[in-house]
Amino acid sequence: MTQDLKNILNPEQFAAATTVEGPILILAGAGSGKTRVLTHRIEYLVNEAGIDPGNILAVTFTNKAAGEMRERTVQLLGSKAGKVQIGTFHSTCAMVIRQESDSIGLPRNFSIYDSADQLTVIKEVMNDLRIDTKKFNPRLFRSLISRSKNSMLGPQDVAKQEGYFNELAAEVFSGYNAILNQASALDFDDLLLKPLEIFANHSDIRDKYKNKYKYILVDEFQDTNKAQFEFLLHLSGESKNLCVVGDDDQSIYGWRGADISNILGFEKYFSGTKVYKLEQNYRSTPQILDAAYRVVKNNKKRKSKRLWTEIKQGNKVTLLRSPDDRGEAENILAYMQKEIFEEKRAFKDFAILYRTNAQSRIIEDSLRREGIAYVIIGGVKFYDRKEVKDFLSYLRLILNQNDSISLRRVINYPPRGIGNVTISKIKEFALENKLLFWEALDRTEDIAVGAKQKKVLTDFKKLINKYIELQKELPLEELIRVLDDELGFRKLMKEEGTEESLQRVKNIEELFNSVSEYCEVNPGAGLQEFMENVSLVSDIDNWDNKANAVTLMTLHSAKGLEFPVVFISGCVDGLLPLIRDDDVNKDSDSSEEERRLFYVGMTRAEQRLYLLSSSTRRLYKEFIICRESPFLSEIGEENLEIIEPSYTTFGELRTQKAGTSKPRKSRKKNVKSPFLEGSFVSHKLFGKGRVLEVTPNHGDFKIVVDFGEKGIKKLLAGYANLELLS
DNA sequence: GCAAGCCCAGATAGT
DNA sequence: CTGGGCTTGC
Repeated sequence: MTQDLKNILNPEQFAAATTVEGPILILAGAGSGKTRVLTHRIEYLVNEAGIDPGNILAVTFTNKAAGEMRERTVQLLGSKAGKVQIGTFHSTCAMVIRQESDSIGLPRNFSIYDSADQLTVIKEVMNDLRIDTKKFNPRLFRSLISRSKNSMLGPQDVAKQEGYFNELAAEVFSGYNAILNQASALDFDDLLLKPLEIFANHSDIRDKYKNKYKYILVDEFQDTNKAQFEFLLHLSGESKNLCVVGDDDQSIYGWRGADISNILGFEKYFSGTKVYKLEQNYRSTPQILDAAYRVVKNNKKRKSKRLWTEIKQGNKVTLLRSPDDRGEAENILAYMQKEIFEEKRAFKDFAILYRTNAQSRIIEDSLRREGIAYVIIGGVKFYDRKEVKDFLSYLRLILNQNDSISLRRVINYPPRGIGNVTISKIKEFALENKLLFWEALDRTEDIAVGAKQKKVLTDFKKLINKYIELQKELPLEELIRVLDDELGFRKLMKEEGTEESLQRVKNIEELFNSVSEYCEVNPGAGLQEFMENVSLVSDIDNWDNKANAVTLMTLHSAKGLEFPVVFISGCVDGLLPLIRDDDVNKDSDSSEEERRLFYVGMTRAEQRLYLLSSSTRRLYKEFIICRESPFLSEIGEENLEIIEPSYTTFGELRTQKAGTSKPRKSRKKNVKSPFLEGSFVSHKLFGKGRVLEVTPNHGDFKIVVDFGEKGIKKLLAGYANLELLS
């Protein structure tokens, strides 16, 4: 096997995969085959070093990465792979909590609160504390709480900080914790913290896990935060058999508390660390690698390294300039069609990346108009849709009656005549008598609510109690159907009959499908496991990369993925790097992170990379003038081809759109160019010029024009509005 | 208590 | 332009 591995892996990869003991740092650049190293390392540990697969823990950041690792491990190890624990930090921690919750007095059926739930809780705390939600944006508190938790700081630490805001924040923070505590709920950050609490207070439990996971592998180590690092420290124990893989150039989660010093200081922290650098890239052309390197090398805080490739051929990176963001979308379409036509590419070969989800809309419009299949990742998540959340809140309540947030969400949905007044009365009563909201529902006789409300509340409680019992007997799939029938969820929506409500019915049905699917894959799993899965699974995990569709996603989501052709839209100052007027961290650290983000995007491309910039964009309702992203000028000229806007003003663009806003199924084909080499043309912006070159460009023509003093420009004839002079 | 309608603020990234 | 929060009139 060792010989086989030597053939499969390059020398550095081989060394990294076959070093068994001690701390190991693998600095794996983009496209350097790190997943391959990790999976072959697992194979080597089991098949060569004789390590029990049950003693191996592999941690990733996304379920998708975990799934891929699982798949490849199964290929290499067969049935033995099942014993290897592979999961995300969050799912691994959730597993530990579920198994050990008793030790910290947390019920096993705890709820997991997402960021919307967090906001609900924070608003409630702010109301209780009489803090005006208009003066202080609840989101500010949310991000402060999250950042604090990721750095293992509590309300008392925040209170120590100077300033009125921190004073308030500390109060909100502790009120927030109290509500979650009472609700037996954990937020995402708690999932990472609770195991630390368990380990710190119960060394026997810690030793149990430490002895189980003797060999630990960590993917995307550059994105770990303090809590995650502590988790690894607890488990790796004295043997320090901790193998981490990462790339400081791809650290893009600083805002989530990721601490880049975890990777930069790893060697210092663990003496005797063996370091392996993987610098051979198996993904991209030399031009793409060169362009990406010229950008990222401007960062001060990075380990020196440079990717290289054996690939020889390739094209320059192309910068497509447009007058506005719609022009960017048009350019994407035009060049996509060119790639399909000239390079025989399929839709699934393309990815369109952007900095913020809001940028997707305008691109989607263009794709839809042309009938191009696309999938969009991120944005509003399936499980975040209102109707889906309403339904899931019932399930959460059936599971955990302490969960007052879910309880209040459904107590009047479908409408039963329970309004804010009634809810406030119950809440007050519960507070006075030190009861849970749920317990207070039994005492309607003692609460000053109307007779009708009393009956409704009693009935509601009976209903939930019935399902608490049913849950024990009925399989999950049946339970939700019975619940839907009784509540009349779908029935009500169907009766509404609007297109919107029919879509909601579809979403509910989609939820049923996902329950069925989950039950099939995880036989014997209960409601708690399903809900945990719902909380921790994201859109990208379900992304089907085999479907023939263009993929749209943020630069963040794209990490770890690769595509033959990549478009990065919105390469303008303000988006890349992203600047917000209230930006508190306008420091160099955050601008270096933006550069890394751009670098991550560039290195997703295998063969072709298109960068798009525009001189104006729409924000809300106004147009803003943009300058090009400063990162573009870092690329240099050698490996960058610049194509100028082919039309110049909004006016022209609008006129053009007006005539073609209908679906253009029949695209212009085999048209002869009116422009020939040597003919003279006039352009609105560049003036008079001479045509140097004409090349067909999927139903259009790319022409190169010498505009004398204005330079040589590449234009698309169909959009350029050129006037033929001779 | 509730639905309709108005007003205003607002959006970084995601487990 | 959208969606949450608040007022208003039933």
